[in-house]
Amino acid sequence: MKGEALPSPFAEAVLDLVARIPSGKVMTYGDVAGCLAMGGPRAVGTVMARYGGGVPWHRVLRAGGYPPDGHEVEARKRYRSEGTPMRGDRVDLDLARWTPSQDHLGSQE
DNA sequence: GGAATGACGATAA
DNA sequence: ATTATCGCCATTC
Repeated sequence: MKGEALPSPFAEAVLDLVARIPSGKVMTYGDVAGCLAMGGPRAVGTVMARYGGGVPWHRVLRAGGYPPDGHEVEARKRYRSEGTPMRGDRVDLDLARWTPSQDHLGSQE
């Protein structure tokens, strides 16, 4: 049975979404909240800080393309490893931003 | 039930 | 560019 700690529904939704972000792609806190159509960037960050340890947290960054505070060094190594499109010290959101809907789409539109 | 918190976002100076 | 302030929202005390 499930004896796991059961986080709030909102936390589950956030973790579930972040867990399926493909390698080399990223989402901002605001995008996650918008995609879930609930909460806000602040609430998403709160969840990530509490339960983000089980998901690719480095694929969630701030609006400007900067990784979460205090984890910049750790995240940067992963971006380089996953080939995340970067623009200097920050991730290029124009190329790396991802949304679940485009997952099955081609690169055309 | 209410106040405080936090891996945010945008704007002002 | 950097620092400060306000608004937003779910979780926690």
